[in-house]
Amino acid sequence: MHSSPKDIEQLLQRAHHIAGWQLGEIAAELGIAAPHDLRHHKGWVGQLLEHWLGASAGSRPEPDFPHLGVELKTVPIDANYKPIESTYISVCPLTGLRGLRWQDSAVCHKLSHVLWIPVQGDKSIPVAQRHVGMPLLWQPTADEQQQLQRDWEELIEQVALGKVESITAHQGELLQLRPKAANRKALTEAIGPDGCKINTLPRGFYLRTSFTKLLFQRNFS
DNA sequence: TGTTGATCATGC
DNA sequence: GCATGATCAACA
Repeated sequence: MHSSPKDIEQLLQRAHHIAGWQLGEIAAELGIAAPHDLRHHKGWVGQLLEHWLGASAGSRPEPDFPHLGVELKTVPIDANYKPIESTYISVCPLTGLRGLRWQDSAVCHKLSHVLWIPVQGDKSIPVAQRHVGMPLLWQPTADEQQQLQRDWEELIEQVALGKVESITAHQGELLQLRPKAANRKALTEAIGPDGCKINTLPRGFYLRTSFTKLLFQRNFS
């Protein structure tokens, strides 16, 4: 399966097909090797499943399945099916924020329709032997949508007011804003406290682990 | 032991 | 550097 799925049904079918498989089996089907650990291959699992499911390659700011409007997210889980990491959503724009509305934001678009695929994340299990879980096609409820919008607006407002460097990951109920960079030296332009331009670490929006935990609890138990 | 801030790989 | 895919690892 490398071609783009023709509809959501086919996408779900492919996802269900590999539920219960080990990552090494999928890798073998695709003719690629599994790394021994993810320390130097942090995005490997996500990219493996992208390939298998036929997601469009590339690093464009688009959904993984543009024609379906569906975003793919793989989530590491523990033995109880609980997510053990936060989920990266998108970069946060740090300039040109005037008039930017939630409805037009990347976060809103990406989270409007998500295919979640849980994968065992216990570091004691060799990567190739980790099992893929049941897929979950999700759309935020009205309540979730509202809370996401509140978080986003609160964070974006502070960025627009030049307070990006005083935002911590403690802020936000569902979303959080955290560094998203190659390292401490990768800087980008932002608005400073006095309204002048400053250089700061690029930031990204993440979904809290506590939220995906609830999400999986609701749907897998 | 859960979270936050930092980091790794890749393509362009 | 930016955007994709994320997980690591130090600290509270």
